[in-house]
Amino acid sequence: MALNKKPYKGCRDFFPKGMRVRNYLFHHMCDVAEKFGFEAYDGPLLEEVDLYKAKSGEELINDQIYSFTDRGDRNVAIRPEMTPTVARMVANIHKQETKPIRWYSIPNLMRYEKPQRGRVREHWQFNVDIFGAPENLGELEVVSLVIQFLKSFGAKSDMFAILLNDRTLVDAVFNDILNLEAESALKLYKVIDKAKKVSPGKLDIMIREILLTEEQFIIFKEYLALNSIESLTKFATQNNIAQKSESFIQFLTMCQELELSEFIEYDPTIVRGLDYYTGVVFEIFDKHPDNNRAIAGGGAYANLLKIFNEEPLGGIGFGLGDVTLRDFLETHKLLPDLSKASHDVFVVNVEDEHNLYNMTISNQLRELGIKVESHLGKIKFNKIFKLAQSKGHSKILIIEDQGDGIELELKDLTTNKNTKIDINKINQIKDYIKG
RNA sequence: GUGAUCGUAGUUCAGUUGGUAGAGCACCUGAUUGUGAUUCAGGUUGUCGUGGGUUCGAGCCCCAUCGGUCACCCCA
Repeated sequence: MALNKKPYKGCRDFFPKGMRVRNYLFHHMCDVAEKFGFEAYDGPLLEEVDLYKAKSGEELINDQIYSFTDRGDRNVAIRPEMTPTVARMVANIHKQETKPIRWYSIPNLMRYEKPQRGRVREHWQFNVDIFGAPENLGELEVVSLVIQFLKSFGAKSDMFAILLNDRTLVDAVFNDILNLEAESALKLYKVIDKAKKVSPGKLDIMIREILLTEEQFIIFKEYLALNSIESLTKFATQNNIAQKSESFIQFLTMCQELELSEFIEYDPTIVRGLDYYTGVVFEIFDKHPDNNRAIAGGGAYANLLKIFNEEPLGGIGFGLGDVTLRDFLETHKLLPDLSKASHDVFVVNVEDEHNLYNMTISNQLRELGIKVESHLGKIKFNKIFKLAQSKGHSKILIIEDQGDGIELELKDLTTNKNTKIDINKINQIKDYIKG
């Protein structure tokens, strides 16, 4: 029986064309991370399921994780996210490490999802985390980094927005103002998440199912309508949670001072699904209607190291997916043309007797640091240009012999120049190629 | 998991009220052309997603199933 040629559902083969795009994205990731002084790390593809059970949240564990029992009866999972791994790694070494710890990685992650636009089962995620940074400064650094990152592709503030909120603030609203039981609070979290997605009438019904008094209802609606530092400050003062919102308001103010205002927005409906977030949370949205999905998301987690029985060490980080990033760049036309490979020169011969000479001269050119594609075997003259073009070569070195010895000719397809090359002076090719 | 939609050569697709499959591109061979994509001649490829059913006859109609895409959910 014939086997399936396609990759497993929701997974991708990276053919050279796709790989060029992936490498392009990865280079930008490494580049910006290193500009901010972050260091690369990586962890294992498999982790014990318990690592995620501790703090990642129900949906991820119950519906999305790829898990199995290994030969030693251990319950293991293919990593669905990177934060627990980095927390585990940091828990091992944080005591002897100077703070803040700035790390990044680009892991391949898997989740059992139903594939559709912007979502697959395996993706590569740019992960950036800081541990042990002073209050708000780590947050600012991470937000600055992601803005720089998107700007490095040419993205402008009309293309994306960073929507921010703070879980401390949400918890204060729930506990101090609304006096909710834990169970009701959990339900209201879900409602917050839906606030922008359902009709206002339906939203009101959902809220009233949880908030029984009219007073609670009005305050909660007031909360959902907040959209600026000013309105938030006023709301916090009026409801006696000024102290608990102080840090977040300060953070928003600092963003303004750093001139990040055009990219950021306070959004009371951002709460995020992962359980470990405790402070600032954010999601980056593409403003283009075709990409109705977050490009990146992240937040601050104060207590993740506790699950390893370690002293709390605050962390903040985000994940940014290669699929959503690519959709973003493509729809905003920010990707360069990567449809062709880039080599310096294409070396061809039109007679079989020069096959070996082609290899000899190609090797000599490589010694000079030139990227050479040597066509293996002779090629018909009238196919040379067509083939070179389809492969994306702009410079061709043609080997021929018209009866009085080998001749070399360098053809530049962009300038339309022909240059005879002395076979004893192939060094000069380097000058023609490298400019 | 729920819903919508699609499934025909390597690829993009066409295939009229059901009458046992076609085009462009790509690819291969040969001839011609000797310096920017020429031209000519010839050639290869399909269990029409799969399995049933209706019919004298199914790519087309019906049922099931699988797969892709999109939306819900959730988020990278």
